[in-house]
Amino acid sequence: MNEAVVLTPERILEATEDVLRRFGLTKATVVDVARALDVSHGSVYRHFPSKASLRDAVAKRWLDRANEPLCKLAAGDGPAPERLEQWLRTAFTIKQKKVCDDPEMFATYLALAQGAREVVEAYKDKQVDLIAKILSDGVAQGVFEIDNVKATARAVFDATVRYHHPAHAEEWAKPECPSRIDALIALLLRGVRVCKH
Amino acid sequence: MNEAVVLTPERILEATEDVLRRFGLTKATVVDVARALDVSHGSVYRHFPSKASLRDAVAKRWLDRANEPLCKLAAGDGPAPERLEQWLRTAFTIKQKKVCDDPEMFATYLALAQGAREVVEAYKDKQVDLIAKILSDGVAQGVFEIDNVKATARAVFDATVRYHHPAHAEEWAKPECPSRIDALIALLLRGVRVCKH
DNA sequence: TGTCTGACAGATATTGAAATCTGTCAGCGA
DNA sequence: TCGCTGACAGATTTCAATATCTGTCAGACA
Repeated sequence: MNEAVVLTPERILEATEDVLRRFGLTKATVVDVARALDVSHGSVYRHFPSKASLRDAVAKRWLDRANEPLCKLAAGDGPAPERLEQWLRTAFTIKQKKVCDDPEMFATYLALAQGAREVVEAYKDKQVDLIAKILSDGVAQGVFEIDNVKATARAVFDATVRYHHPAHAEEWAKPECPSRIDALIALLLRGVRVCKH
Repeated sequence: MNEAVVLTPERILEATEDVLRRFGLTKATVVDVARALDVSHGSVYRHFPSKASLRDAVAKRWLDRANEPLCKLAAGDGPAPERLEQWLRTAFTIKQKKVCDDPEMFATYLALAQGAREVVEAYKDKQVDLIAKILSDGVAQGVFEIDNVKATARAVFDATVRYHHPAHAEEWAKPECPSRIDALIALLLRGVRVCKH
């Protein structure tokens, strides 16, 4: 093999995603991943101590990729209410798009995430931090009135669970969904805004 | 058999709940139910056209029983904000208690409900109606300011999904749960209240 | 006449033997 | 020396034969 491309965790993750896409979570084996990379499966264990850790790493990659646009939005500096609304709508849209575009792959990643509890927990905490960022910006701008920013960010996250938690994914395609999202966002915005007279 | 107790749907439902409690959903069969009632399984089909319809009926009974206290609360006539808070807390407590008291039975009913989509849909609509009742009471009392009561009731229901939808049941026992519920309820109440100065 | 029974056909679930997979490691080759 | 291989043991999954269940119905029984 002259093209002696070194076997890196990155390449293994790439190959694992491929294998998952082709075979699905239940059928994908470490042997398959090794075969895709043209190495023995023992080599894979040189970089990941177990199949579970490999799966966790794939889950993390996936979640991080999905989170990117939301980080950008939170880091922005427009008026907070618009930004919060935009952030929530983007969060919903990202998930919804994933489900619609490739339901099978989404199911795969969902099952994957179920096993990667710690990774998911960290991801959720990050989401809450992003919301908190926007909320505190709003307080600084004098448009939000919030006792406890951190707790309220968590409450906003909890309140929107229905539209970003995959357990509710099958409801996202329903026709009444958009108007329900509108009502929910309006309610939450009213809950954080300063009283205007 | 001198004690010729007639075979009624009610008795069959009773026996079915017993069988479910003893064997669990996966093991419970129509034959088991018939045996518990000391009749042939053919007789059961005289009252329920299929095993699925029998399961649906059990699910409906269960949901209706769970809903009773909430109906009473919604029908009350105290100040709406307190009543809304009480209603939400009761809704959470009922579910939480079921999970803690008998997780196995809860899992059984959960699986049961997954198959009884129509029944569950009707149950949810009823919940939203109860919330709407309290909200419109609040508007009448001049303490709530709401554009669209029905849509807002739906939004309140959606926002609290995390604490009444069984998909999130495993999170209900966490120690940070109560304070997160407090924050969520506070946020929602602020979202419907009239501005006070 | 109307309810219940019990045998039946097709569908579904169980089981255990065989195949495959995971994770380890001694040793090969560069 | 260091990364990789490939054979291995124990765990897990598959598969097909077997058993059980669902839903029907002709006829018993009251």
